Amino acid sequence: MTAEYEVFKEYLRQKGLKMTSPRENVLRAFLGHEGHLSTDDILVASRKLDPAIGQATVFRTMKLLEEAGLARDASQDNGPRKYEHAYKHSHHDHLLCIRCGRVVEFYDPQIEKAQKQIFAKYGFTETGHWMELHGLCPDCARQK
Amino acid sequence: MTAEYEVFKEYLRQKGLKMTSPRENVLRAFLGHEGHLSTDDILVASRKLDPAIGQATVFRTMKLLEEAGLARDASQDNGPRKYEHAYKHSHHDHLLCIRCGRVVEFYDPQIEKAQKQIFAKYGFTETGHWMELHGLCPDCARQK
DNA sequence: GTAGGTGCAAAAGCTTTGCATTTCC
DNA sequence: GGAAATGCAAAGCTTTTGCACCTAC
Repeated sequence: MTAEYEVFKEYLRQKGLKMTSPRENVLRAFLGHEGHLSTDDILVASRKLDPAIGQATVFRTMKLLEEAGLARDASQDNGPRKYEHAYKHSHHDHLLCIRCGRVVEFYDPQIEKAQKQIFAKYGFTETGHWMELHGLCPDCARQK
Repeated sequence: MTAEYEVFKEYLRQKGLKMTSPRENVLRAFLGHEGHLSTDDILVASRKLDPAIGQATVFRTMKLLEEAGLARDASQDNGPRKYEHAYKHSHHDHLLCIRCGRVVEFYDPQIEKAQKQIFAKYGFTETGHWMELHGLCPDCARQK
């Protein structure tokens, strides 16, 4: 079984919750795909493992996975919520092409450092951050 | 009349659209309040100027104001959409307390510069960016 | 006069919730 | 055995859309 499964199980145990078959299938479906997955993508993938899974279970389970540190909210704009893997995936930010939707993930130590300084400056305790850069990718800029 | 009114009118003219009384009232209602306004906040404020205004008009007008560069989407998480002033309000980012909801606006030239370097590194043409830092403000951290 | 705008109400999406039934510990 | 979880369907919210009537240019 995967390390993620163990992490999830332990998280549930600590909370007095149960590891169930639907939860396991949603986790496996989520882990089986990289990138930004909508809740519907996850529902479809989960049903390949168990056709009886309901969408409410996907919503409820993804919320738990987020709390357990296995998933991270990757929603953009006001469309459907999206999740990405969070376990042992180093933190990164996103560069998004507004025309073709292409997403580049990057990590910039300089920016991370500057963000920490902002937290310190205003006396805030950091819990997380979200940065998204929007632009045209080289291909789309060329077509213009 | 305000400079924003002129900007909006000019934007509409260029697009072959009309300046109307409801649009003017939504603009005035929006300009009359600082901070992050939900579409419902704007509806309520607009109705103080003209009780007959419908919410569809607020949605439609705010979309126009955004395109005209007068409003900027300031939505957080997946809740209702929020807008903030954009005209001659220099760009800034947000530091948000996850407990009390307090919002601090800041501007960090170092981060802005680093972001431009990211765009250049991946060959993207910049169109905008969104950064939000989440944490506990000093008051909430003390209460723990 | 006419293209465009408005308010209303209905529809459309996404997410949450109530509940009878089932499942895990 | 009993608390917790599930699937379904209904409800909730926010946002969009269709349409008959109105208005700015």
